[in-house]
Amino acid sequence: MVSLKDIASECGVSIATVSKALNDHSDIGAETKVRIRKAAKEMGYVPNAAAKSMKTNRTHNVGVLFMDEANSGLTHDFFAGVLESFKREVEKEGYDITFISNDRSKPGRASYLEHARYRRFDGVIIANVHFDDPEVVELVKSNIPVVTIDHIYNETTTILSDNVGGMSDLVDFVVQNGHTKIAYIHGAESATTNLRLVTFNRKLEEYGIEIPEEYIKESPYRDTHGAYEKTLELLKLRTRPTCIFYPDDYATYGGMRAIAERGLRIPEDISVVGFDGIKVARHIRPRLTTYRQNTEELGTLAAKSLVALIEKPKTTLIQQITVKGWLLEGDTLKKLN
Amino acid sequence: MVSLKDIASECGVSIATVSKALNDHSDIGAETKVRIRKAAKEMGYVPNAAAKSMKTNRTHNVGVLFMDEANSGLTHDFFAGVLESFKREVEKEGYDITFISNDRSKPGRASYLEHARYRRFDGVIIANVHFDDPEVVELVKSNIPVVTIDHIYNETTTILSDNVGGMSDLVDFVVQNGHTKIAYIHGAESATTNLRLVTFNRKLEEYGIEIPEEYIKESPYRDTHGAYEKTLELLKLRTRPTCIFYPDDYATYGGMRAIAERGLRIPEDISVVGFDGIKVARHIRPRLTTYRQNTEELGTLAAKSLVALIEKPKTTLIQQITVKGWLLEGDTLKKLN
DNA sequence: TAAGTTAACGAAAACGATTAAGACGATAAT
DNA sequence: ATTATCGTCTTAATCGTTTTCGTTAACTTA
Repeated sequence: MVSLKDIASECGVSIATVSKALNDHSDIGAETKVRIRKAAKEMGYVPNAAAKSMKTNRTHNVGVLFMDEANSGLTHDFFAGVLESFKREVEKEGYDITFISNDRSKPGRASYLEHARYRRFDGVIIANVHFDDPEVVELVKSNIPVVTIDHIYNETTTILSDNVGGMSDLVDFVVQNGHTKIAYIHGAESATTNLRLVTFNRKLEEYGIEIPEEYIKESPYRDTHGAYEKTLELLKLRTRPTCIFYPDDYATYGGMRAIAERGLRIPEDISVVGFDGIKVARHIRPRLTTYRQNTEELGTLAAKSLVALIEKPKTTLIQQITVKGWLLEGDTLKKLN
Repeated sequence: MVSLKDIASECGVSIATVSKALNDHSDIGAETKVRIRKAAKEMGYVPNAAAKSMKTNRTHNVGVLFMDEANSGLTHDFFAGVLESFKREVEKEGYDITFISNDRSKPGRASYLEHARYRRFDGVIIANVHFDDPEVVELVKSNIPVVTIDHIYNETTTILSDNVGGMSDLVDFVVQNGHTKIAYIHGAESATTNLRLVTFNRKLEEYGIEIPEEYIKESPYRDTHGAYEKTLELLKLRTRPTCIFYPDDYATYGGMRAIAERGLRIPEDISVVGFDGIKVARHIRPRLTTYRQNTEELGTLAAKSLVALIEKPKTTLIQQITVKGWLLEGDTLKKLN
């Protein structure tokens, strides 16, 4: 690999001159600059990120920490959407992204923070992890700039999907369509789940609609089988709900299968409502009635926030930003009134 | 950040001794080792990957190059599946992965190869790109160890999904169910497309089944709208096909919409066949009849091959490995006989 | 006792870059 | 004529490691 030294001896100047010529410093003569740059190009010079980072203390590399309970990794629709737009935005700003490995199995492995320090990431984005995992907390509390997705810590910038608004819109829509017997199969305990569940309860209370205990069930996110099972339980009740909310679109399909197997039609006999707005759901009939989370905006804002935290920490606020999504009116909700 | 130097002065030994102690060299006294290691742990020492890589010429970081025509990025099911298992496997071997940015817009941007050299990747995995893009070719022809997914170059290790076997199995299955009027909406020109298309034609020729010109159409991968349009064209033909093959599962849903809008039922009036085996398709009714590509195995093998190429180039063969998938019998194919 | 071994550690160079400080002519100001 | 100013370029230190040779003292061996 050709280095500054090679170019220097080729051009008969010092290494410093080459460095400054390539970085367009002002104290190098104009024609010397073009001579050096020409030589650099011809010799196929590519700077060495490692060497550069040692001097500058900046790697232009950010770490990505992600892991969901189902371990679906990159095949997780919501996260893949966020990460894709995040990636595009940071790349525009000249950063690369590297995953912080989340293989917790090995005994002597590095912690998340150690891994981040080892690679000297300029910043880190965290999503979908167990946010109260001590290792995650350790990372968040470190001096590395951090942006989290969908979870609020005290001293960390967070980009939040509008779970409250989303659930609120869904409930409004469903109630306005005349439903009162509404069940909710919610995801496992997490900040996001709580926001949605509390909002669900609050809204219905505001509407003066009483939801019986047995209409509220829990099933993990993205678990079609769990949703299937819970749906069967709901269908067995003496007073069947007219509409079922699910943790996410993926799980909804599990529920829909249970409904179909019971010989019921959607939405004629029972309505279903998802959450996420996964792409494929737009193309499948019946189209899901769901709340589309704005993954593009979430990722883009996370990227912009993180870069700001890295590059101008003095003038950048730690803040919580909420990103609105939108209600998708599909074909799975029946109008009862 | 605490460095070897800090530990050295803390322990009253030289930097060299600390380095060797931590790397378990044999010429350091046993109790000196424990003393140094204890101090390192207490002081929160984390090695600096950049400094290490400068001396060793190894970064333990591999590059990922990926881009599909639709620019779906990480939300591309097939690629996300491959990458997820690839990531897991290389992490086991102590490597991290970093994306080679594919933003082709900027004028002064680095080429793929320049980016890879800049980061000094130990190896690179390439998938879903335009394989005849000069920049991709340049990267492949460099001295960096490369593994490609689903595309054969002369001197490069490749992991191939069994497109031939998959298409072959699908045709067998469809023909054995009594279909003879079979249409194929194939994806855009690519090595993968050619393999499938040639196999489609060859198999039907072997069966002595004549496929009229107008049964073969082209529509991009993962393009539901294109598939929708082409399907409408097929449905307008005087002799309608009894079964339509699609480029992939995603596109299939676009076609299914066209069919439904024409008032036709699947599979009673017309059968459809996908390709990919995306996860969600297992949970949606009707279940797609499709060929499930083994993305887990593809990613794992790609990782193992790449690590072997990096770590023991002398004893590792350049080879093409084909990974079998399996036929998923869904509910979208009608038995005609 | 003299010479050879061995175990344990250190000095220093090197990887490839950045940058503060200095050097050296040439020109402008006093 | 002397000093100041300026434009260009070099010297040298430094970032945090690894690794090749020494070096030193203790211990064997003849």
